[in-house]
Amino acid sequence: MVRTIDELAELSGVSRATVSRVLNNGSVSDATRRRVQAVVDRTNFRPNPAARSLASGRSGVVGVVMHIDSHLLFGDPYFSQLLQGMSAALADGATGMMLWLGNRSKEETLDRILAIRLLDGVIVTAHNLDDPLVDGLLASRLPTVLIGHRSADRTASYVDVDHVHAADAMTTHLLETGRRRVGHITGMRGTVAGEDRLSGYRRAMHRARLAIDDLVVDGDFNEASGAVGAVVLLDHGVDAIFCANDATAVGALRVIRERGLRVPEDVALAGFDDLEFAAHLDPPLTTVRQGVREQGAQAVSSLFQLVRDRDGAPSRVILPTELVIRQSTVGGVPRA
Amino acid sequence: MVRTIDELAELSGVSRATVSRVLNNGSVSDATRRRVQAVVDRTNFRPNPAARSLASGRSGVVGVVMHIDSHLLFGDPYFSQLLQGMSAALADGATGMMLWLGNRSKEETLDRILAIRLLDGVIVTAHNLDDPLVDGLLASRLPTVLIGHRSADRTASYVDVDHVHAADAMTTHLLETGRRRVGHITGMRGTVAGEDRLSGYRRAMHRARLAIDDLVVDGDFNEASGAVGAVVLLDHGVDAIFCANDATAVGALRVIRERGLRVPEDVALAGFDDLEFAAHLDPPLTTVRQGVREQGAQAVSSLFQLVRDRDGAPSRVILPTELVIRQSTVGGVPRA
DNA sequence: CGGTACGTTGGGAGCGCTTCCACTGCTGCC
DNA sequence: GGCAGCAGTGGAAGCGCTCCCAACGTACCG
Repeated sequence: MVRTIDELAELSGVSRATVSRVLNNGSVSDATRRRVQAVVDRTNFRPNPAARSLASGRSGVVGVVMHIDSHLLFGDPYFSQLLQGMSAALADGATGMMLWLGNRSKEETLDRILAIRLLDGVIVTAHNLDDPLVDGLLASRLPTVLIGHRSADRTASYVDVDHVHAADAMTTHLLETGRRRVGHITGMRGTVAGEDRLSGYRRAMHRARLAIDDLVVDGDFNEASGAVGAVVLLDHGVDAIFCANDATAVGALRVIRERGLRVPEDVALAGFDDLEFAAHLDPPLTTVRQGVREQGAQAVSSLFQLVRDRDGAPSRVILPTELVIRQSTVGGVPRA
Repeated sequence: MVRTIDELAELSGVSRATVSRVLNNGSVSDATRRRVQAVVDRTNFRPNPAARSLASGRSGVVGVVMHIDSHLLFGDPYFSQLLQGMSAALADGATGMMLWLGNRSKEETLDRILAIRLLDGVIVTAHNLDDPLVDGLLASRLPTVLIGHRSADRTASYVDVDHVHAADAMTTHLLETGRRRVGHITGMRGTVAGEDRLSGYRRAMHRARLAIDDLVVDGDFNEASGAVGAVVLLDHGVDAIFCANDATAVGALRVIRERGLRVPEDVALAGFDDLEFAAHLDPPLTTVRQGVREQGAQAVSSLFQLVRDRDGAPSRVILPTELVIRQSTVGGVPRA
């Protein structure tokens, strides 16, 4: 078995440097390239990544940080999908993925990531508005891409959807169906997604000159908080509930049902995410579709670019969202 | 910033070799060790993993393979929990985790894992009875620990629970509550867990001299298959349904309800996994508890041992399970 | 025809670490 | 007191690769 580039060089009658060029798309004549490549293929040779990394300073491994509460990781398909999107894109780029879940404090995770000195870059998701992990990463020279951005980060690269706009659009949709007392069960406060969706809701309500004093309840992206929030909002006499995500909407739906109210006749209900089950609820849930897998893939490709050109402009990508209108908001009046 | 062991050696007035010994717990006098360690701490020095790996042949990174259908990864908290257990244990061991999800064929994944030549070892979960990925890994010299074992692997290291025994115990429990027509909705056929749980069920039924001809329906570990399976089994007049996991039981429960039947009065229902929601179903679900996080942690520690002593005996660990009896099987007769 | 330019190649110096081997100075024994 | 033995240490040789630099050959120009 051929284990080193030197043996390979000998087998193909060229120098080690030339083999390295073939392996790294350096400038080599076609004839030489073919000859060497043939030997590479025949022997199924793979260069030693440690040696490569030592010599080049690049490792072919990126870090993915999902520093989230285990309940969210367990319960929210969003993260699984994101992981899959990233995993697939990284595999395409022949790049490894080291995963950090939130086993430790953010400070400690940061410390370990910087300490390992093995990563070409990092993708961070599910961070808070105020997040020492993100701050530390951005302060370091390590190429970093955020999924979900904080408006304060003027120089960070990120992939995001326009939560504010999407939430505004959803709220506006509810208002257009004639609702006036539109309640909102927020996502986890402090998170980018949670705060931005709340902002979008606020903006739409404000534009419609509607007060929201007793219409906002804090949730935290899960079903239980949807149930709790719905109890409060129903007591406040809402005619629509916009939940910060689909999981929350499921909890809210249960409570609405238990009260003997009809959706959407008595209360319209909307979510955010368009998870698979949303279309199969009874009634099917109006929600916002965001391409979660695409977000993951885009983050990877942004990171690749950043690694290639560390001093290039930060890449800021806003992926589109789509209002998916189903019977939970317009059941009585199905659209053409 | 101190970036190399040479600078460190100079700072502490010893040779590079001695610093390396301190870093790797080699034989060094106490006085020297303290002196060097003080400098290491003060400068917050971390050795370059690539160089270390190149020189030593070890990387401090292990692979985790979860080659499963995306629906399972999305839907089944089992995998999230397992991942968390492994992630935490690896972090404790200052070891990185490279994750492979099932983006490619098993053959291709295998090829990549072996090609990367960077891993100290691999943990594989969710494999089938007949699995080229596992076969290839075992055939290679790469230390490998399986989560869930195949009886054919005489030399493999694994962590598992005794599915057969647990399923037998559950079935026996159902029989002891007076049920006679106990149906089983299997897990995904071909998987270790699916087949073994079926075997346990069979064994218990056989011991009780009960026929199972029309009592077994194939499922695949998800809610939908539980619903489909329950329809069939109810038509066959079962008085109990043992589902291969909790997710399946949720689907079955829905169908039982829709038919206007009561649990457990008309049909007893049991699951497997004891996921968090199991206790909060109505009625609370009788199930088998297996420490998923513990399985992950144990797999990591077995792998560490295997890496340390490649030629040691394979480590085979069977973790205990626990029958968790709730109202879905003994609702009428709550135990003392 | 000499000279320059360019594309291609080989030589060789590292990258930062581990580890073998040899050396030192000490202890302990006869 | 001399010598074996040993713990502690330093020197140096790699680990397998990348990449700078110099050398080479050929083509093209004046």
